[in-house]
Order: sequence, then structure tokens, then C-alpha cells
Amino acid sequence: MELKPVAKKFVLHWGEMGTTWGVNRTVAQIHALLFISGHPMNADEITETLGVARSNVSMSLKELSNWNLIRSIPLMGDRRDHYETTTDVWELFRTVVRERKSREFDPTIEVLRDCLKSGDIASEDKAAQLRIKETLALMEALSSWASEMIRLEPETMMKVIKMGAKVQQFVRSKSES
Amino acid sequence: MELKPVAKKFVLHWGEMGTTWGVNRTVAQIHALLFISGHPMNADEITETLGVARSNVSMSLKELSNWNLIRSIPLMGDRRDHYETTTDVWELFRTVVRERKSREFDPTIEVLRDCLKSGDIASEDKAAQLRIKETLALMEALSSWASEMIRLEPETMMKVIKMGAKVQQFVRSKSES
DNA sequence: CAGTTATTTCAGTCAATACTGAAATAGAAA
DNA sequence: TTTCTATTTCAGTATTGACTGAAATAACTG
Repeated sequence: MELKPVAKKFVLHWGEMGTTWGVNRTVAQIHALLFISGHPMNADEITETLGVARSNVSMSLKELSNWNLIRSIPLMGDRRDHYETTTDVWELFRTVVRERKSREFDPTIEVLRDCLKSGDIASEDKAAQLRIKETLALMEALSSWASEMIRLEPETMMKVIKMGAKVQQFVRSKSES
Repeated sequence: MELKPVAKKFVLHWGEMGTTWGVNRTVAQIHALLFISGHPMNADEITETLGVARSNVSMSLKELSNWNLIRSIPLMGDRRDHYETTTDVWELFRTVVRERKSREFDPTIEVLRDCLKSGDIASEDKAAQLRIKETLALMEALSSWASEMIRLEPETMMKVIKMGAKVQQFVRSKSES
């Protein structure tokens, strides 16, 4: 299935960005393809559309599953697995935040806690100890904040985002009271 | 200069995480080293401490400059460049957000705008057009929100984060008024 | 059951990136 | 200017990760 020009551009770009987003090109391309096509596709259709090896598609689909970015859809009268991704950008955003948090944040939080618990911490400079504590505190705060935010309804989250820095008014009024 | 156990663990872990954060191991290790050591270091000290090639350090320092994560510090009576990174985790956080936004978000916003402006967009499914529009809208909203948030004072930002999902009360009260 | 189709695995290859060491450049100091 | 020190550049090498194709496995069909 040959893609239309805009869809092709979208898929190719998403694939390139994938690298900076922490997944490889094929994984990101497949996600983009499922997202833009908006209907379940089987592995062979994906293979043909993207022009990569069938086995590459198989492994990439597994990777997308690990990211909770696709689900397989049974189709009546068709034995082949069909995959789809959400077409709701908010759900997509939430999933990516959740997954990246667990890959990019949580392991470091673990290590920093270990560092502070370890007996060796006392032999470091006071200033270095403080920096590790501050780093941990910031990462923990961001981590639980992200967890809370992605639980909000999309409309609510959009309002929070649209409001932007104006929330500081709320912060100010709270700390005065 | 041999690192103390916790500093070593910190540097090695930061280096490994660097990969998932979009920089290579050496770059992340150098940043971690400068962060934990808390004083300006020259390239040779870094080289010796990390056990990598001098040229690797040189290139990695340049990369850290591109990320605005280090600055060079002139030291009285020493011709060699000395580098330091901020020891303020909030400033670090802000820099990383700014840089990652420009690398991971802005290029895609550009492409999505191009897609929508292009004459070819009309030949796509209505649903696909809508998804591109929604993706762009979300990314633009997040992008300007991030820009606003990183302008806040650390204390204010910390309060906003600590408050977490409670901001929705503010959102609700605003939309009622 | 055998035959057919779908999917996964994995060893090997290829491509991208990281890293090294030597040479070039730049810039003091003598 | 020559010499010495510091830094950068870059061609080559090493390492890592992505991708392929063939073979194995799994799951259905008749």
C-alpha cells in the first residue's frame, strides 16, 4: 500500500525523530503509520508499506507492545494479527510520558537513593552530598507530579497547560492563605 | 584523580543513563563528574579521571557546550581551559528542558505545520488530517507551556510541582468564573 | 494427521556512532 | 623566531545497535 504524500512525509519524519525519542527508526515509523492510517494493519501490510524486512516488523511490533503503544485487534475471518495504536493524541502523550518516566527517571531515582543510603556517602564532600540530595528531591518531585498529571482528564490537562505560568497566581494565593 | 565510591557510582550511572537521555556515555559522564565535583576541571583532569582518550574529552566538552551545560572558567595563572557545570539542579533542569524541547519537539512542530500548509493535505482522509491537526495543537501547547514554566523562579516552580494535580481546582474555579 | 499460513527467533551482516591516536593548529612563553 | 603547551581535527578502528534472511516454531485448516 503506497502512502499519500503527507502520510509518507509524516511517517518518515516520525521515524527520524524516533532516534531522538529513544526508539529506533522502524519502531517509530510503524507507530506513525498506524497512527496516521487510523485502522488496524497486519504485519505484511506494514512490511510492504515501509519496505523493511518482515522480521524487523515483528521485532518492532514487540517493542511497541513493550511501550504499550499498540494493541492487537482480532479481525473476523482473518487469522493474521492486526495492530492499531490509539488515535487519541492525549492518550498517546500519557503513554509516552509514563513509559519515558519509567525508563529515564525511575532507574536514576533508585540509584540516587542507594547512594544516599550507602555507608560510603559520609566520605563525600558535604556539598556533593547536598547536590545528590537535591537531585533526588527534584527527580522525585517531578516523578510524582508527572504521575498525577497524566491521571487528569484530557480537557482538564489541556486547561492546565493552556493556563501555563498563570498557575503561579494560584500558588501565590495558596501560600498566602 | 581517583573518585570516591559514591561519586564513581554516580558518574558511571549518569553515563549509562545518558544513552536514554540522548547523549553518549562520555558526554554524560563528564557532565556528572563536573556536577559532583563542584569545581572547575581541565580536560586532562577529566581525561585521567574517566580513563578515556583526550580527544574524546575535547569533543564531548564541545557537545556539552552545544547543550549549554558547561561554561569555561579562566583560572589565574593557568593557561588551560577549565570547565564547570551548574551545581543548581533547577538550572540544570531548565537547561535540559529547553534543549530537549528544541531537539525533540520543535523540528516536529515545523514538519506538522508544513504538512498542513501543503497542497497535498487535501488528498488525505479527513480523519488523518484531523489527527495531524490535533498532534500539532498538543505539541504547540506543550511547547509554549514548557517555555513559560522554565521561566518561573525555582521556588515557584517547585510549589507548582509539589501542588501537582491540585491545580485542577484552580482550573475549575477559573472556567466557572 | 499432514499441509498451510502466520509469527518469532537468531546468527550473521550492515550501518551508525563512539572512540582513539596521530597530526595539525593555535597560542602563549622564552 | 623557536619552543613549549594546550586544544582540535580527523582518518581510521572499535563498538554498538539495527536490520535481514533463513530456519524454527506456533497456530490454524481440511
